[in-house]
Formats: sequence, structure tokens, C-alpha cells
Amino acid sequence: MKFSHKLSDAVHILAFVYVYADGDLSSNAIAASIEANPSMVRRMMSTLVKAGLLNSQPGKVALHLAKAPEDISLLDVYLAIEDNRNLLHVDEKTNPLCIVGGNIQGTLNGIYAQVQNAAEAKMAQVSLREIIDDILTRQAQK
Amino acid sequence: MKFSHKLSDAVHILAFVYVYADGDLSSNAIAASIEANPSMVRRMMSTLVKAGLLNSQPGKVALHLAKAPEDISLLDVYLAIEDNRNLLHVDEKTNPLCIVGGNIQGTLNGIYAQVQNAAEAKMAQVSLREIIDDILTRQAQK
DNA sequence: CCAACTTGTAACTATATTAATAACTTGTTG
DNA sequence: CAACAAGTTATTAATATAGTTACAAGTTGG
Repeated sequence: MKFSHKLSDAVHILAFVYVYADGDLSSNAIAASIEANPSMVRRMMSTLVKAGLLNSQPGKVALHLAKAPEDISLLDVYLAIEDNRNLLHVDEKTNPLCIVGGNIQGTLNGIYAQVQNAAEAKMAQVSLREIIDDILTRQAQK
Repeated sequence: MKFSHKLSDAVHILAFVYVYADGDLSSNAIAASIEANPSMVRRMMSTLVKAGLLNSQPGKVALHLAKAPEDISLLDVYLAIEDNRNLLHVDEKTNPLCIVGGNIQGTLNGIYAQVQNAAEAKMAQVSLREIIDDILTRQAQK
């Protein structure tokens, strides 16, 4: 498959909604910033709304964050958008009759879960506020 | 794309070489345990040899670990095998004229690097020895 | 009320990355 | 030298993703 950049696009949407709160927040405008398809943006918006990170109204341009940006972590977005998908993946087709093939899936699942926890703990430490601040700092330095 | 399980297969090869040190270590035998293609196994073997984790001899079945299993970390295998090392990926096609689109790539690259570091630090803590021990423990408990 | 917009879905297509396959060269061994 | 092994390269198949198209349903201003 292609590498997923859904997480990046979801953060993009949330940051956009906050930075351009008084501007055009239609799916078309957001899609132009992401350089993605408006339909894809709407799909993602819908997911973020269901996850309780974003509020919207059908038929109206009325997008705003459901929480303050300091109360939305990168992990919140990750869990909302990536459908709890794992960063590492075991090979689920190994020979059960072999000592290694018959046990390595359980072993690696445990280890991968630890790696996943470490990554998620780091994501939990990053708030949307920090991301937006960094974006604005970078813009100011241009 | 499909989800990659190269890391799992590479660990599988190394564990197999250690556990079945006195058995059949041909690419065909290993492929049967992974339930993968012998050619794929040989390619992976080749990569592991080049990374200094495995020793082999062309034309001969003479596979053995290049280091003691306690001196090979999961991170070593990860860095050897995964050519695209990043777990998270920025969307590289965003509108540079937008405040968000023009800066978010740099912002997220920095954050994703932190997440990557956290994940790799955890991988560095896991040795092949622990993985093999866990496999053998699971086998003994069957 | 209706034309022109919007969000929200669903189905389909295109693309990218991977694993699998096949074929070949080179090296080893009995 | 026959049989088999590692090592390599090229091609194909599989699959998760983004992109596209289409349309239903809600909103709004004239």
C-alpha cells in the first residue's frame, strides 16, 4: 500500500479550523490547503466529529474544535483516525508445527505492544496547542 | 500497500538460526517455518549478513549468528531490515501558500521524530535473547 | 419556495508498496 | 560433474491507501 498520511491530514484539518477560525472553513477551502480531495476531507471531518474532537453542522459551514487545543493530544487524533491500527505488524502466517513459527507471533505481539505504548505515550505528550504554536512560530520566522 | 512484516520475518530467521543451530538451516527449511518464499528468505538473509548480524557462506548451508543473541537488539534488526524507517509519515503535498499547509510538514516532522525515538528506544531494550527465551517458554507451556 | 450552496456517504478507480514467484549465476560437495 | 545451496534480479500478484465521482440530505438568501 501507500504510506498513510491520514494522521497528518487530520492534524492539518484541526489546526486549520483553529488558525482560520474566522475564515473559510468549507471542505473545499481545507482541501485546497491540504491539496487533497474535498470528499476525503469531509470523510475525515466526519471521523473527527464522531471522535468528539470537532463539531460541525450538516449543510452549513460551521466547523469548530470540540475542545480547546490544549486539551486535544496527538494521541487523541491518532486513535480517532487510525482506527487503533498498529505501527508494527506480526507475520500471521507462520508454521505452527515449528518451535519458532508456532510461538513467535505471541512473543512479538507482546513486544510490539510495548513499542506501541512507548510511541503512544509520546503522542499523548503533544497537544494540538503545541502543534499550532509551532506552525505559527515557523510562519513568523519566514 | 500491504502492511510490512519484514521485521517479524527477520527476527524469525535469527531466532530460527539459533534455536535450530544443529538442524536444517537451509533457506528452504527456514521458508517452511515462516511459510514464506525461499527466495524472499535468501534476500532477507543477505540483508542481515550485510548488516553484520548473521554470517553465511555462498553455496553452503553455514548460517550462524554474527553476535551472541544478547548482543543483538530488536532495534538492530529494525534498522537493518526496514529501508523506510519511519513509522509515521507527513503528507508531503500541502499548499505552501497557506499558513498551515506551508509549515505543518516541518512541525510534524519534528514531532514524528520524537515518536520514532521513543519507539526505537523501546526496541533497543529488547534483545534477541529475550525473544528466543520467550519463544522457548511459550513452547514449554504448551 | 427554490436555486445554489453545504455536509455527509457510498461506490469505484488509481497508485504505491509490499510479498510472492521465477529464472538465473555462482559456489560447494560428494 | 551432478545435485544442491546461496545470492541476485526481474516480473507479477496482492492489498491498503488516496483520489474521484456521484448523489442524498440539510441550509440559506432571494
